[in-house]
Parts: sequence; structure tokens; C-alpha cells
Amino acid sequence: MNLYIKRIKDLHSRLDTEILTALEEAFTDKRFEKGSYLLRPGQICTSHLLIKEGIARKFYIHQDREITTEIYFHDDVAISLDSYIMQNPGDIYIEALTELEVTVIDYSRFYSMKSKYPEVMMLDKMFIEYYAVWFEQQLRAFQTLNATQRYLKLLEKEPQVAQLLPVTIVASYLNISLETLSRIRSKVS
Amino acid sequence: MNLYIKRIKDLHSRLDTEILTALEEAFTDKRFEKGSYLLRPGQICTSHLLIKEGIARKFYIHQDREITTEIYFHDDVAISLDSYIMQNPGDIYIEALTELEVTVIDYSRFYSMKSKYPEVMMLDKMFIEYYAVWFEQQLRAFQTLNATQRYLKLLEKEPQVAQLLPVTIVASYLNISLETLSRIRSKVS
DNA sequence: AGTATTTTTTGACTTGCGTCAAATTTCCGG
DNA sequence: CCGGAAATTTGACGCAAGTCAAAAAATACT
Repeated sequence: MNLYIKRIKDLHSRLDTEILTALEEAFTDKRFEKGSYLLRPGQICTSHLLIKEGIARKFYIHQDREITTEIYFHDDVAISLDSYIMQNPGDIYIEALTELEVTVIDYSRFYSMKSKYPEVMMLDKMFIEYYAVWFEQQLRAFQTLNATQRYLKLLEKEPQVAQLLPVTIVASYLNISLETLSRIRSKVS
Repeated sequence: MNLYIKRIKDLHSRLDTEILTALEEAFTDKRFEKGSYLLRPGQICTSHLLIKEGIARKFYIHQDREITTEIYFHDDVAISLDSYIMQNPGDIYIEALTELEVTVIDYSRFYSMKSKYPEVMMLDKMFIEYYAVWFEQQLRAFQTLNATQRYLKLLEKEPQVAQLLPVTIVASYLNISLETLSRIRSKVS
């Protein structure tokens, strides 16, 4: 777990009980079948989706090719950021890769929580800060690393992804062809 | 100007005078010579740098190669996000490409403003939201577009960059070699 | 203006990775 | 435990874009 996530969790754990119980009320638990979609293109993203158990991914389609942008495990938050922020229809899929248990944090309820409690606003802001920094790092990875280096980095930083998911998805996450990923794998190991 | 920036400006213009004057106090104007650095690797980013006049860029060095990540014009905000957020030393340069006039928004003063006025916190949050969405779009551009397409997109979205800056910098912004950019230019026009 | 220096263009060659196609392995239902 | 589908690997080949090098053009310097 990285330093910044730790800060968010610290802040969260120091919220007083009144806020915590109020927050819980904006939460709904939900289950998804393996292979089902939590979000599809054309839909407006009206919630944060906190993964309780299982694996999910976010992807978009470009010229008939799926490009996976994020892979979610326990405690990750799935969201289509621009759709959520602007409350406009998005163009991404969020897919359950296994059977999934999710806590749904509703947009409007969360919004009123933020207005009422500055601490919650702070928490949300930290979440987005973290997300922005993560994007910046991803961008840098694509600018500086070749296919093999990106794969090695993935092995180091997110070993579960490389181990648990089929080549097709891992390749689309690294933005390389599955053949290339297969070749890299045989060289590396 | 995009829709989201418009929202931020709207919110800003609706702040009441008390807050506005308090905000102004956290601002300091500063000038930079062409070629000088507003931030260097190893330094902690202790402010937002609002560009009043001139052009600046952010870049980092990877294997002796400069990679430009952002180019700033009037009303843009230059910041090293992770350094600012964590108040850790960063690894990026912010360079004045022309003579520059900047409004410096001090970290700690801005921080206390945010604690005091929820509206200011909101404004800051919107800034980061916008930044995160921008990063996400950049990432997608690198994942889906080839060198020529990225250049054409740049011409469309940020024509000043392509027109005003030397090939070296434009190429490092598009993350291609200057030779390739030169070839693209001769083909396109 | 004339030379030096930087910037941009052009050319020849190399290479990482994509595509298409076929072979092989893994997975699974009956 | 076997046959068929899906996933993965392997091979042959092409191309976008990088590198190195030199020419040409633009800019700066005295």
C-alpha cells in the first residue's frame, strides 16, 4: 500500500462516529455476476464503486480493440471520472472479471455529505489527488518504458494482475498485442 | 476554453468579496527571465504558479532525454502535483520559455484559506478534478494515436504550441524524435 | 555583410512491435 | 477420458518510428 493511500485511510479512521454512520447510509452493497457490467458506454456514472471482493476492470474500445485502463482489486474504487464529475454519459465499460461484491457510494448522497462535513470533502479531494498522481505516473510509464519494461514493472507493482488474469487482458492493459506479451513472457521467465 | 474550466471560473467569480480579498493576500506576483527555472528537481513544490503572461513548460529528464509534459500559457496553472501534495522533493523542471509574469499562490496560506472557506476547498478540488481528467485524456492519446495523429491533434487543440515553440520542445511534448516531427510536418502541410 | 552556431530537414539504415497464420497447449462438458 | 473450443505460443513478414550522419536553412555575433 502506498504512502498516500495510507494518509487517506488514516484520515478516514479518524472521522468521528456521527460522520461515519451518516456515511454508511449513503452506501449500498451489491453483487455482480462474473462477466456482467457495472457501467457501460452511454451511461452516466452515478457512484463510486468500492470493490469489496473480486476483480473488475475498466476499459474502452478503440477501433474494435479493447484497451484496459485500470484493474481493480479489494479496496480499490472504480469510477468513470469524467462522466462522474460532469454527470455526462461516458464511453467506458466497467466489467466484473470474477463474481463481485461492491459497495456503491451514491453520487447525490455523497455530494450532500461533502457539503455537510468538510472532512468528507477533504477525503474526496484526497481520493482525486491520488488518482491524478496515479494517472501522471501511468503517463510517464508509457512515455519512457518499452513493452518489456512495462511488463516487468507490472510484475513488480501489480503481480496479481500478471498472475491472475488472461493474457488478452494483461496485454490490453500494457497496451501491447497478446503475441508480444507471450513472447516477452517466454523470454523473461 | 473547455466546459469544465468554465465551471471553475463561474464558481470563482461567485466567491464573495471577503473571500476574494483574503485570497488575494495569499498571492504574490513574480517575474522570471526567459530560460530560468520556476522549479527544479530536488525542490519541494510549495505553490501553484498561475501564469499571467508568457509561456512556460514542465519537463523531466529520462536517460538524458527531456520529456515535456505540459506547456503553459496565460491563465494556466503550473504545479508539480505529487511534490505539492506530499510536500516531498520532486524530479521535474518548470522552465520559463519566454519572459514570464506569474502569480504565486503559497501552499500554506492557500491551505489555511481552504480550511477557513469551504468554497475555496471546492475550487481547489475542481482544479484537481480537471487535472485528473486531463491526464486521463493524455494517457488515452498516447495509447490510441500514432505520431502523426498526435501532431494533428495538437494542431487542433493547442495550435499555439505547434506555432510558437521550437521543434525540439514540440517533439518532446509529443514524445517523438525531432526528425520524425520534421518529417511529419513536411508531409502534412 | 560574413562567419559561426544553432535549428531544421533529408537520407540511409535498424529495430521493436504489430499483423496474419498456423501450431500447440489448456480447459471443459458430456 | 475424449473431442472440440478457447487460450497461448511460435513463425514469417511489414512498417512506424528511432538512430546516426550529413546537408540545408535560419539565427546570432562581431
